[in-house]
Amino acid sequence: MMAVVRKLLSPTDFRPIIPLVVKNSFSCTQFNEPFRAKDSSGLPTDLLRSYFDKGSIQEAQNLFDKMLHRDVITWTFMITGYNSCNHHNSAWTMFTQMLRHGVQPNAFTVSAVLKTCKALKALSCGKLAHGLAIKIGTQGSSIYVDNALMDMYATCCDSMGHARMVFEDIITKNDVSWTTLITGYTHRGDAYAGLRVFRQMLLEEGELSSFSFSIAVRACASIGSDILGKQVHAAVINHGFVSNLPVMNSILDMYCRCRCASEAKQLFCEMTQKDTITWNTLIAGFETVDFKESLCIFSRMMSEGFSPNCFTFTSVVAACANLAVLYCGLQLHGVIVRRGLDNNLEISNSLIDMYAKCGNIADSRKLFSGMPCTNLVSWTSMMIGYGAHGHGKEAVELFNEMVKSGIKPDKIVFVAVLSACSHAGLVDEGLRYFRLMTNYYNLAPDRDIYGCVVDLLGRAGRVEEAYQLIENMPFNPDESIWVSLLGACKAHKQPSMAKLAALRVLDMKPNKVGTYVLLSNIYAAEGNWVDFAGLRKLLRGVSNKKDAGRSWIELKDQVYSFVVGDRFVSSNEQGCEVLKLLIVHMKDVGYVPDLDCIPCP
DNA sequence: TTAGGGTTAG
Repeated sequence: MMAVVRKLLSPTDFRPIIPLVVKNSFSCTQFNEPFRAKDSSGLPTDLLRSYFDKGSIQEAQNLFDKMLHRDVITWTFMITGYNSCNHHNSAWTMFTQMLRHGVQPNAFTVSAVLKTCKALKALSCGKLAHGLAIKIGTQGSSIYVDNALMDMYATCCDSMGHARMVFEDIITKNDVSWTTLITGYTHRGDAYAGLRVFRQMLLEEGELSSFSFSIAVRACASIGSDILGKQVHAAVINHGFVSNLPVMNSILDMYCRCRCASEAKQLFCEMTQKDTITWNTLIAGFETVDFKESLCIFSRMMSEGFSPNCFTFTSVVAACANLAVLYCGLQLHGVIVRRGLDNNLEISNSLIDMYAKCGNIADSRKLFSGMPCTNLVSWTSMMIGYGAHGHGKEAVELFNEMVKSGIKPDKIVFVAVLSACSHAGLVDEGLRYFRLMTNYYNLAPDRDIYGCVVDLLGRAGRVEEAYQLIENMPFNPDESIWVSLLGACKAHKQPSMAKLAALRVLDMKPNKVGTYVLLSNIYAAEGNWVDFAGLRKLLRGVSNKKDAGRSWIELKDQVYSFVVGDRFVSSNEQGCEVLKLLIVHMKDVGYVPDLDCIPCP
């Protein structure tokens, strides 16, 4: 049999796929004598496990190196241990060494090494392990191997075909088999297929577990379907899983992602058991719909004695960014530093965004420059900050620096750099990046990218080019693209194109008051009083009035929000003074009010 | 000695 295995797994099979890291130079301070591990039920394997549990990988390797007799259990322990510490390259190395030492793997080994392949997303290695499983007769006889195989194929393949085939061949499926298949579909973005499998599982009275309910709820959340989510929630209640905290946390998350705020709050109040994840889920959920509420929940979390973690801080810092409350953000930054979380990558990224959105771009840059390590999100956040502050040149420089540092750009970073170019009038630079994206990085521009380029051309007055781009783009333009063109036509006084864009906007959003006003002004300017009157008549019938533009000022620990003619201005002395200063400053720098969109009395 | 699930950033 071993000859067959060796033939199947020749050394050349391993060489190019995964780098082999052989550790053979460890010093062993704890043990002076080599260990004899003829049977592996005793001390050495227990010690191996405890070392890996503690994360003392080197000690585990030292101990293993000292063992004179290593059997399949010992080798498998090492593979499993390396997997548990996320040292998957080392786990694979152990596996190859094991085969070279002539040790025959068993079902435990195969399922462990399949987990390694899954983590490394190494399909070729996984196929080798599959071949081995067939040769030694573990596929079809070990449910652990079958399930691990399915999981490996679901993770590493472009489609679910192989995973599905393994699943269909399993005669007695258990709860893990079902969950693995549902997870496979859901994690690759095919939540409906995952839910179909979940339904099939219920119909066939498959073994139920909290895992399968959690992933089914996740599938509903990923497609934003609270209708399906409520059905799964009902099934959770019917099958008695309401006392399972991970399941309830996932239901809470589903309601938040489906924007069912009242259902989320009700469930949260009804939950008798809560952990940090429960609070974090609610805080992150409200962070996208009600920033202020998100901060209030955070405050409650603290007062009820729960300790916030990096997930919590990332969400509340984002809430401060969206509220533009610098004072609050600064306080949080202080807490983050005091708790020693200031080197956390995700928190740092959210702080960069917060400082930029609160108007303090210098502190964003200071924080970014001081980060011990950065990722694509860090660079993108900084570029978006620069773009929003009108520093297009800095954003472009940062993009080039990022590429030099070896980070590969994605679509979002191109949105950031194109938007920065657009606001800074760097048209040719922006177009160069548009070409770079498609020609060099092979990234297909999506609707957002086209929107940026339309904006880039339009702001620079190249309205006809912008229109041609809209006409030739491979998507149906949405309302925002026509609004962008309309803004450009208005700024560069292109009435005929503006008329076309305005009519397109009204086709899609018939209640946009601003568009009616703008279009009627164009008619007035060309003396077309018939259409002007008709439009004004239509405007009176538009029920959905435009929301008044809202501004806010942060004074001490309070945020004052106000609209035109609001009583805030006259009732708040300090606020009034700030506004007076602002008006003087605006006039000093030459601001002339644009009254084009003010309706005639 | 083995397999599957829940919360973060642009």
